Amino acid sequence: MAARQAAQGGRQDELVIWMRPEQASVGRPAERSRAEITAAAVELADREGLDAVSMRRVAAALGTGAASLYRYVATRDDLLDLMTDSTAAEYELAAPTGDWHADLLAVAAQARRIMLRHPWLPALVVTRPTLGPQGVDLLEHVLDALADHPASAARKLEAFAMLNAVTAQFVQHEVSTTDAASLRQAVYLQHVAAAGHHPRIAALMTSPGVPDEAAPPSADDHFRAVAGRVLTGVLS
Amino acid sequence: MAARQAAQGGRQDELVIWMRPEQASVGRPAERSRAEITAAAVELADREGLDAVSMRRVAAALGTGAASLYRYVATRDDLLDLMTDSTAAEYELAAPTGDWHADLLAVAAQARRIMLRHPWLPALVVTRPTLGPQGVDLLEHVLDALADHPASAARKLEAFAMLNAVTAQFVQHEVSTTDAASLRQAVYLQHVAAAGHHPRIAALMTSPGVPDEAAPPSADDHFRAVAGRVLTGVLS
DNA sequence: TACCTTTCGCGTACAGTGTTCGCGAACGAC
DNA sequence: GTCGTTCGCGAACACTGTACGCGAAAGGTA
Repeated sequence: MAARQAAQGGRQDELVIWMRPEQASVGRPAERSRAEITAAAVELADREGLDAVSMRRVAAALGTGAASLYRYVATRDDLLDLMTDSTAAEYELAAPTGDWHADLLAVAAQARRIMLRHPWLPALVVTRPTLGPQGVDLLEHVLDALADHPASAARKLEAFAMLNAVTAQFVQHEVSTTDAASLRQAVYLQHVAAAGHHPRIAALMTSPGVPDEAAPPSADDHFRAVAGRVLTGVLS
Repeated sequence: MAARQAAQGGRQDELVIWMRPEQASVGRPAERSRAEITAAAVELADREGLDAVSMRRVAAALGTGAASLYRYVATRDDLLDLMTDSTAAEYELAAPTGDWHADLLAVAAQARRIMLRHPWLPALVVTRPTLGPQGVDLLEHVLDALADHPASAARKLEAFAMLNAVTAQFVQHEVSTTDAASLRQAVYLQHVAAAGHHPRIAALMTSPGVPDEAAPPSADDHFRAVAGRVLTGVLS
């Protein structure tokens, strides 16, 4: 009973958060849960953006102190991972139909909707792709839909990753077309076009907005078209 | 001469940084330049990662104080935009050959190399896609290579964006396969596979690493294959 | 009931961050 | 030399993520 670890009980920091027990079975019971904290963080991010998700503000939203959160989460990045995975629970996964292309397109369409609900998601998905319990369920579903597809396992994983990347990029572009930074960017492009060099870009600016047809497609249709093309490209 | 703006001389913050004059023509001449500051920031990011790029540390690398940087840059985000655009100067753009597919693939291959040189680039490209003077040159080159392609202008822009997104994601995955977070993730996936549910994922883990052939392709060949597939997908 | 053990809540503190203010110094033009 | 203007930058402010350590609270056991 002499050589003991510190009070924290030998916390295994080198394990992903979903492998660390949520709380101990002995001692004083916890007043909160990871799910509760995650929900508060998600709501805060939905309302005020990812930068607003600071430990202090999340704690305040729960009516507690910042240091308390560290009983549930080792670091802020852990909390971000929890947020990402929690959104994967919003998928409604029906059984595969046998048409893998349609099934994956349905998944992608849901991904887009979820990302539109949580505009902070694309940045997280792209910069720290993490698979938690819910994300793993999603991946299993995708692999299930691709069960009869002749591609290699690596190729299927690649398709999953690329579809995610493309969806995230698409949504980010879709969401940011009206914010201040994008307007500044547009002004600059006009400036470049007017300067005379870059004739191709100049031609771009004078052409109509989305001139595929007389009637521009809805954003949903447009996304389905893009995702479908990427899909057929990656999965021969 | 009564109603005048503040001392800063009516700085137009609502303009993108490349439209703001670098320095005034009257008064004391500046001791540094945006290019110098950007180079220091890039070098710092290459060496210690994007989080190390703080105003204080960049200033210290230049032997000056943090507040001085604000004479050249309105905000840290401006500096990040400058860094992004500065990497676009590393492309070596040859004249289009007439084979648009090969030309775009060459651009993508260079993009990958540049991102490998600057591991912080993918995150920036994806989360704050910005076109500065160098980025505009690159876009012009891409549009030039696609001049004879029958797709609409919007479709070509989309191809450019998707190629960038896919390249960034690919490089990020390529770079992060050995870092601590990825190892944790792998351990968790093993855990999930061992738990019994998720049989498809379990099958994934037991299959060989990249089993397309007996000899796994080089990373460069692999990337060319992926980018090529996405390209043919997006540009019919 | 009285301990004893273990965990929980969280005030406080520390090192760092982006950014603003305002002043002295330095320069070009006249 | 003097004026107008800009530059460099120390100091300060409002934050941030996180570590420490203490008091309180809840079992389990005697």
